[in-house]
Amino acid sequence: MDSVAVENYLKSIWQLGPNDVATLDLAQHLNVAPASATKMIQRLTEKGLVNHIPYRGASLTSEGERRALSVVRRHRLLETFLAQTLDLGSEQLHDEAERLEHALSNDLEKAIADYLGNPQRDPHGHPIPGPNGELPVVAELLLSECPLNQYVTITQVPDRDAEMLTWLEQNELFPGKQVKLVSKDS
Amino acid sequence: MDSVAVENYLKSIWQLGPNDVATLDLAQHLNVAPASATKMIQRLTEKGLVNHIPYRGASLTSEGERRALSVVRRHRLLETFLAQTLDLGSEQLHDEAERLEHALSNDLEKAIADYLGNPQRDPHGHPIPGPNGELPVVAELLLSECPLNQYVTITQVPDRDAEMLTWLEQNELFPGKQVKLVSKDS
DNA sequence: ACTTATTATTAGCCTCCTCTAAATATATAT
DNA sequence: ATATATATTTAGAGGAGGCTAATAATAAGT
Repeated sequence: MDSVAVENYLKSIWQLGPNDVATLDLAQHLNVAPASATKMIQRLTEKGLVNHIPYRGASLTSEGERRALSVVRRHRLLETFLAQTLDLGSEQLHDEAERLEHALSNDLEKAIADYLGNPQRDPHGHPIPGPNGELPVVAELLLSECPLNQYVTITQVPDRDAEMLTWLEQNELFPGKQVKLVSKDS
Repeated sequence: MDSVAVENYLKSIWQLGPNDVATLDLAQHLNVAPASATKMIQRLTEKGLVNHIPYRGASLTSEGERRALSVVRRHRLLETFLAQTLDLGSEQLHDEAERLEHALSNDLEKAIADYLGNPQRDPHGHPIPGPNGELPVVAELLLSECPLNQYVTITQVPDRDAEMLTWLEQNELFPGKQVKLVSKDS
């Protein structure tokens, strides 16, 4: 089984991908020194989980992606499970899942998924990868790419920016909500 | 925060205590080489969590016990929580809690405890230490110390022996159950 | 094109936790 | 009481993952 560190690197590369991920970006994302990221990238390349072109960047191999998606699946299942049972804020939900995801066995993952009725999306609207890494490919647009004056359904919101999240919540911008964009600014 | 390894050593010393714990017993309990246990005992002594008399054995300091009980609390809360929400066997319950206990934040611990109504005992009948390590001291007897032909209430069952546990379950020997001992053998 | 700034990598070191093999204490048996 | 067996510790090494400082490669600016 992958170590906590390996799982976190794989997940970060997935999140920052699918293009080649710069060492510096990865290091900042994980709060480690760039040299540490370089070393781990080399270990992951050695293991066949990452493709690395020195001085260019790193990307996941298909096996690397499979394992990254397994972490993402556990994370999102946990968020959904905790949201359903306990009464926690979005931010805390995310933090707890971040820790617990690495300690979830296959069996418990399955038990939780079954309990939840094998959901397709977590409370943020993010798709939950299947047990073998299947991700539903649906037509989704960034808000900035949306046409004006047309109703669209929110499917996901960012879950890393606590401030933004609070703002969205206060303004009732949830996944599933239909909205019409009337104008844009930055 | 203590590492997973440190938490496991503290918990094992607590489980094998309160008398001085032999290095070999500790090593076997944790599935490590005796030399590894010796070294960790020295590290823990250094940190002030363990009292160690070389060639005699190790025991927890009061701070060491506090931390061990914190792990035990998380473990038993998790078992209770998982038992209440998911449908898992006793054995699996134990294994999952064993992994997750190290990844439980103070906040989530509190949220789970509140959700459960701050229970005093886990599904095995084991007492759950309070947030500051308080353990209810009640008069409890080992089965082998019980008087014959008198009704007693089962408060706990061992949770490490899967085979025994299955047998107890099949014979409806649960915590809370009243039984009368009619004879003893080994 | 040449200098400067930015990114990546290497080199070298550290801590934590593990191991095996060797040495030392303690306990047991005759 | 001495020999043997068992438990414990020390010595020495290794892997994983982190760091800083120094070097090398790429990108940017004039």
